[in-house]
Amino acid sequence: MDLEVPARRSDRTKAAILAAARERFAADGYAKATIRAIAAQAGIDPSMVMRYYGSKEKLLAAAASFELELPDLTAVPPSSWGRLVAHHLVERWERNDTLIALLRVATTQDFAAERMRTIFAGQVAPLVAQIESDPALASQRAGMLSTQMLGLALTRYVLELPPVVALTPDELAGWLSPVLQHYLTGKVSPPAADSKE
Amino acid sequence: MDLEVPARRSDRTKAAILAAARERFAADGYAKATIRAIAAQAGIDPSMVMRYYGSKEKLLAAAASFELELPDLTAVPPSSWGRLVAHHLVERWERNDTLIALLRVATTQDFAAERMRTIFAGQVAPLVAQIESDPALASQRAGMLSTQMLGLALTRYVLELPPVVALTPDELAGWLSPVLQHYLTGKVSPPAADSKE
DNA sequence: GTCTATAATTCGATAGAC
DNA sequence: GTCTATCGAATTATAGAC
Repeated sequence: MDLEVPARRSDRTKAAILAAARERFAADGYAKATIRAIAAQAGIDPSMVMRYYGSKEKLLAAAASFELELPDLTAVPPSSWGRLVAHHLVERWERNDTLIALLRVATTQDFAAERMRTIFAGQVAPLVAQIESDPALASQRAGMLSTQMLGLALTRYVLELPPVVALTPDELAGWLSPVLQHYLTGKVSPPAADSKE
Repeated sequence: MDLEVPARRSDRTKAAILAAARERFAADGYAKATIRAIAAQAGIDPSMVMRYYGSKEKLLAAAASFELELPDLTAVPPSSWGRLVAHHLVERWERNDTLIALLRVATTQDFAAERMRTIFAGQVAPLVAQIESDPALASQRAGMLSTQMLGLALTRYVLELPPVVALTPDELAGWLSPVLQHYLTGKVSPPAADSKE
């Protein structure tokens, strides 16, 4: 009947476009990553990008689908939660073009920032929900975890601050573990009950 | 002799341009914050921006000069260093258009990222140098401090993650104090001496 | 000092030949 | 499926009138 696999050629072209888009968005941000530049890197014609993805915004949406893939905390004792998440981040995020692309674009394009909010709400909140029953406190834990996780990605992979780039993965995990442990299980300090300042 | 104050009118115009530039860069990033939009917000003609600042890049350089103004740690006991820096950040950074503008632009423009690296190297490193004599360890402390400081600014003011935006300044300071204390004075954990994994 | 007009590019997107 | 040609819009920056 000849119902064979559809258009292997175009599938390869589409994959090449996606890979090139991730690299250009990650390196240049949204405005400077032109369709022409993405097509050139993929070795195809710019019109192919429009044909397969319709618009630049839809291309980004297809290229920047990102899963944090956070670990299961219920499998290990509470005392090692911070270290588990820290090692996971350092290993999973190291030079991840999809994350960097989404982060860079999210600082200037509202729809990408919205996607980032959705990703963190949908993936960090469930992680915390595994171990924190109080909803208000769970929200705070998830928020503070996000500040440290994204602060690491920003300074190490986007801004490339020299002291942050210089850290080895093991050193990073060593510094992060107690901090993430604090955000996951620590109690918030009382707001300094000084009467004057 | 009539050597009076020079051109008060143009000084006011220049200041209005700078304020408008900070707002537009902070809200839209570099590419979308056009000279036309900045001039419109300042209530003047776009050509005035070019006349006074020469180019868009020079305008950003003039608008995004930022001082972290970190506190003096030698004035208080070591046990309160974390809390001192945390409260300083929360108070000094809240809705600071200059910081947000520089952060947003730095993710896409190399010269702005370079300025960010210079600012943190020139202002965070001296803070740590007050209290840490080992240069290698001081660099690590400064790097980790930067990840948390900029991670807060990114998630609260740029990406506006709901759980981070919802935190009150006092709650923020409560969570951050022990973390900053750890980065300033804590010892790095040994790298989990498991032989396997 | 201020504004109009426009030069010189560059981009996303489209139409249509092959 | 692929590519050429180009449209229409937007931008920075400049030249020059008033």
